[in-house]
Amino acid sequence: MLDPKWVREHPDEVRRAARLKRMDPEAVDRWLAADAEHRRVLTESEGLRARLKEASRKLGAMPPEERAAAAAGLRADKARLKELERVERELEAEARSWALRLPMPPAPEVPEGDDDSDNVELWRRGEPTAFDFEPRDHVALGELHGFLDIPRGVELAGSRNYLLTGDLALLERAVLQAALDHMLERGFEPVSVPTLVKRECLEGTGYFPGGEEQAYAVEKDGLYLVGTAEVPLTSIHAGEVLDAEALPIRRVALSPCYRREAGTYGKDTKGLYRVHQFWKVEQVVIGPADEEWSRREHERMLGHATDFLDRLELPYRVVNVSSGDLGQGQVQKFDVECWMPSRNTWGETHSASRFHDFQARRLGLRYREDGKPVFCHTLNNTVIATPRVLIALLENHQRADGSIALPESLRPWLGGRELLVPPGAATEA
RNA sequence: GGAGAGAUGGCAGAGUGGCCGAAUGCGGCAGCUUGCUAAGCUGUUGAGCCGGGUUGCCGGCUCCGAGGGUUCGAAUCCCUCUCUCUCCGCCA
Repeated sequence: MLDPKWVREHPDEVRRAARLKRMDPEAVDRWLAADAEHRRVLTESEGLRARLKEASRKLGAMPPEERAAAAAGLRADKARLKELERVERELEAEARSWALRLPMPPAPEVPEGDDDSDNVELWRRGEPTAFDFEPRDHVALGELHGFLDIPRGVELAGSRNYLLTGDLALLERAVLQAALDHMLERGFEPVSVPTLVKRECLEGTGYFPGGEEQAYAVEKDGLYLVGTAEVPLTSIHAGEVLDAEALPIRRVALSPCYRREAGTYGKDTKGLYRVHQFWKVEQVVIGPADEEWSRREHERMLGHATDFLDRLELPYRVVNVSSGDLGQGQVQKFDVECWMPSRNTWGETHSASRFHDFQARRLGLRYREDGKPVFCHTLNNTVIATPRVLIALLENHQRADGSIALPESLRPWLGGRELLVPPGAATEA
């Protein structure tokens, strides 16, 4: 949500934001029209209501025998008020539905572009892994080790499902637990969140309207499975006015994530890259309405994620996401992409977003500043998501014989082993 | 799942048709006080929206879980829903 007063005064900037984000600028003018009409009717109905209230109050002071006649005289106005109220509510709902679609203007340093092909690399750590043998992809490695079973996953739950067994199941837990610990060291508060949430949470974080097709809905109960813990984590204080001293609030959650991946038929069908259910450790920060603070925090959160990738000894790069690839509410987004040998390119594993007060306005998330309630700023970033990162982990750390070298940071969860050796393979010296 | 009770301002808690946006206490803030010791006294203190003036201001409207209804008028009456608590049942 944008500040309605600001939009009224700067419609061109919002239209420009829509163009930059490759969205239809129609919402801007539809909102302006609905908003103006709504306020016109609101003023009219409030005036009428004020007159009726005043008349009613006087009526209460009258002798009882005069009341009936006086009351009768108010009925016509009352009927008119009811009609006005009905129209006013309709207009308000229409204005709101357009307001929910207004795009947050991108930060000045966001590169203009149509989609992810226009993202700009900012820096990288490591280079594409060089092999002196023919590397296997993660599916082949999984089969070789016998710890990845995609066919039976599909058998159980349809396409884009999988089973991790044995060491790979352990490796997944290791990565998640190490990521959580990594964030605890940085002072984040761990939270276990609901992943089945109300519509308000999805609307509040900006996924709805628009993202309905991407979410699994439990219609019977009016609930939705979240695609990220960002949704419940950011919504925790919805409707509250927080104390300024409580900010910033830095939280981390490990949760399962569910995505329908509608409209991606035929895309990334092989392996673990794009699946319906996965695990993610997500960091969310709620802070003061301070542009500069927000900017710095964004960089810090990016650093928490890349520091962890360093511990996993993976090559990756950070990209400045282009305007056309930004979500409606995002002011700026950095993606982290790990090198994935089988794709022969960098694959997105993290997404760090800065929202300004976009989510806070929708959620009613405020804090008190100089006695007045002010909307907070919110940010979020992945810490780690699996199984996608397992692709990078297996493929980049593989050896000629198919064994996988474990980064030191994960060994404690895998019995201290340095290497995952495929069954039957002769261990190298 | 069955039976009952409840949902009021940051918190606690009054209020059963007009004088209630709402007593009182606590908390917060400001000032005073400082011989009766983590004290006392006084004042002040909700949010949103619309309009006008434009730092502080004025006027109006809305909000007593949510939605609907009765009435000239509802925190107060009626209906639906949600949530919380107690008891029973069931259960990871």
